[in-house]
Amino acid sequence: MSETKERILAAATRRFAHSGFDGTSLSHIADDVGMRKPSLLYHFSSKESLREAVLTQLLGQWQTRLPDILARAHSVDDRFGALFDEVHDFFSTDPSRALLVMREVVDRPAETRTRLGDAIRPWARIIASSIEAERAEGRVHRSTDPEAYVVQSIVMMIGSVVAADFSAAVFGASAGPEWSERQRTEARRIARFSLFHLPGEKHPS
Amino acid sequence: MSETKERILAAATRRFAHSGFDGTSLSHIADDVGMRKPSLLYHFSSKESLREAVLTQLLGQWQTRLPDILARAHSVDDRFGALFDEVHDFFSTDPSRALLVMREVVDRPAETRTRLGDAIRPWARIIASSIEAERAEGRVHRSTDPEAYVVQSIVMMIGSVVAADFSAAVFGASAGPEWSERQRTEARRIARFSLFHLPGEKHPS
DNA sequence: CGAAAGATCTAACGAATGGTAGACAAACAC
DNA sequence: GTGTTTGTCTACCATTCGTTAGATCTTTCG
Repeated sequence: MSETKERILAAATRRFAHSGFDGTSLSHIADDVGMRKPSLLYHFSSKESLREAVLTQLLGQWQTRLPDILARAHSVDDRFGALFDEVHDFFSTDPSRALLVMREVVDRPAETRTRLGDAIRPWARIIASSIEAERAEGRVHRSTDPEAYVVQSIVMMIGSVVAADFSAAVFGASAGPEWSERQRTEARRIARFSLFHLPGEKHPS
Repeated sequence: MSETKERILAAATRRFAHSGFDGTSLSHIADDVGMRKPSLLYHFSSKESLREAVLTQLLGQWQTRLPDILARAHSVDDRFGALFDEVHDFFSTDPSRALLVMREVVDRPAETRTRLGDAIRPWARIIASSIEAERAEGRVHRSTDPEAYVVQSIVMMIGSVVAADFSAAVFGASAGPEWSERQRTEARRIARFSLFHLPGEKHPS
């Protein structure tokens, strides 16, 4: 892909994530890149094809990164922690990704269901059946619904990115990175405690 | 408020939630109500004032319903369950509410932070300090961050509504109400298990 | 050099948008 | 009955949007 196309794609991603597809005009994107509207349409034949390209790139990053993550960790506990942190990092290092996913889900439910569904299904199944195995062996709470749990974890990871600033407004005075970290830590804790039996966590004396 | 204004407000709420503010034109709303654009602008002076009215009505419903919910339950465990179910019901019985909140948060972060923040702060503080008290007495996990937990719970309740159809696409064949219920139950379980010490939940034999 | 291909530009088009002006009708007030 | 308020309408305006046409500049390549 030419460097110009990449810069257009980056600008479009930022704009779509920040202002939404309908709230972004091609002129805005063109301005960001430093060119005029028709020049942009030389590289992407239509606004809709730009959306397609943005989404394809996002899912592509996802698809190439996840096998690495799943392969890296080995022990059950480490795999859980590593998985959570890496997925969370994927969204938090570039919040545009989280915003884009959220927007696509609410803006075009039907198309996104199949598109995102296909991208996530393979490894979502792996994780869910892995949890199911742990559940059968008693290391995971009996009442866990592994599939629903996986989906809910995704919701938390994406949501916590968006909710960080918001929680600062509700509880804190300043909005610094402190809250982002607190929100991430708590999400991680919730995901862990609600899944595993944790014999070490007893009543404090 | 006149019946006509209410019908306009209802149509606008549905449209804004479903297609977004930028993706909705005044003509669409007018068509839904069965009138022409200028007639609509007779009741609401501008599109922006319509957004305001929609948001005000949503927060108003919230504000009148929550005191009831908080007052209804008494025991700690019942209060938790009742609170979760009622808040979840608030969003799931009319998914437009969940979508609207999500959209406002991502579309206008700055304005929404203060607006939603002010609406939620009072009872969010109450619940957080209530959790903090339970934590001090050892009925809640030591490592819990009550404030972050409250925010994360809101994320889960809103997110699970939107994610129900989506989880059906990932795991299931059909998209019926079954998944909506599974997602809700699991969200409730996650919220509960990650918060309380649950002595009854031990390894199955 | 000179032709071809690649990339950007200006100009404009048709459609849609939010909003306004003003006519018109029904209900109400006195 | 007459004037006023309330509500809806048609017609229109200015602007913005996505997109196209075609001229112009740049780079590649023989």
